[in-house]
Amino acid sequence: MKSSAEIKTTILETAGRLFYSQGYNSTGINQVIDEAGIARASLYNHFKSKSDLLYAYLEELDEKWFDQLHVQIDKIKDPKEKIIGLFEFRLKRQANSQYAGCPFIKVSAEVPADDSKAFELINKNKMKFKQLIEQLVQDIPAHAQLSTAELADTLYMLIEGATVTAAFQKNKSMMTAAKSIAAKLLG
Amino acid sequence: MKSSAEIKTTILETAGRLFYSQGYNSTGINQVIDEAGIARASLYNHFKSKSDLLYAYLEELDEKWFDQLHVQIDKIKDPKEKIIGLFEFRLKRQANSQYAGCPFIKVSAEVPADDSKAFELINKNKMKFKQLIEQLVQDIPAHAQLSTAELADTLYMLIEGATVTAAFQKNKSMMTAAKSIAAKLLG
DNA sequence: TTTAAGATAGACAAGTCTGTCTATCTATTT
DNA sequence: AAATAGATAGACAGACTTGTCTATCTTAAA
Repeated sequence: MKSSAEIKTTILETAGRLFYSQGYNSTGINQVIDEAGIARASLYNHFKSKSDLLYAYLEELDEKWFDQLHVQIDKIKDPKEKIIGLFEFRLKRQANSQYAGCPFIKVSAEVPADDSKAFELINKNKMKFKQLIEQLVQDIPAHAQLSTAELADTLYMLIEGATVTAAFQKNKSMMTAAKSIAAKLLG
Repeated sequence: MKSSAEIKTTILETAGRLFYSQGYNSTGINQVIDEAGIARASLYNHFKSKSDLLYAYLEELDEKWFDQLHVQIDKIKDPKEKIIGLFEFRLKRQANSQYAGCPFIKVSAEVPADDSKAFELINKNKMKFKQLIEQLVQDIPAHAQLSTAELADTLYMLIEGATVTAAFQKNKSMMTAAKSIAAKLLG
């Protein structure tokens, strides 16, 4: 028998993998139980509903996501290169997932309009990412046409726009275009 | 009794409204039948499966979408203002749908990864939109940092990035920011 | 006027969904 | 050693899913 903590981890890993690759609505509790190899009651002991499992997934993903991002960019010193590293991080994630798209955006498109908790968690992740961009842009010298805040907004939207596009084009072309545009905007 | 053509129109209207507001996976054939007020066999007479109904919805939406866009921007003469009109078109659509997001992106996030037909239809719509931007940018005089193609890409990603963000923020702030950035980039 | 297409209502199959419940077993804590 | 927490398997309810089928009715064309 596995321990309580191990079970919770296994459930979250399995559910996260399935939610991302198949979609939240297309993934049934039964499949999570089967693939996690745990008992039905164990899942409902740790999570009171499927929605609760979704929220836990989003929270856990937020942590993991930034952890992995920092592993990639913390070693970079040059501020401009650090920002370019954000694009490379997304490029890497896309290739690894075979262009499954951003997991947060996917959930955003799937949950009903009144699931404010889901939208809050998604917004929290995205605004944290935007704030990181804003911080990094502070260290960049004056820009021709755009204010610092506008440059940060532009970089954020380049990344998000390229990510959704990659999700249906199933290739990296838009993100590499975004990256080279960013390099030019950063001067 | 309604005519065959009327029925098909009613089905598409009803399915489209429900697919967009509730999501494709969360909308059952039974609900479409009930709300359209038609017989079950009539639906399966016009569309051989739920997937087929989705494809017809995407094709019809593509037409309607560009029709509405052209109603808004064809009267504008100034090339820069025409491009700003694209942002205003999206702003209007978002407000009208209470920030339900882009219907194409929503489907892109919901369908299984092997539904290449859906991804093709979505890509067709988005690339047509991007090509329109590219045409409009041709008429804009030289830009400081970016090439014509890069400016078009940037505008496209600003709009798409702002749209997905609006879908979870449920407000227009990101799209208005994108619009004023676009105005600056256009000089 | 006969024929044929396509509308109608509704039963049905075979499966899925979420969440609850019982009953039993095991491991840890008191 | 007894008690408790939490694991297990699996039945179950009740609703929902897509797609097919029968049987009847209405309209339009031949």
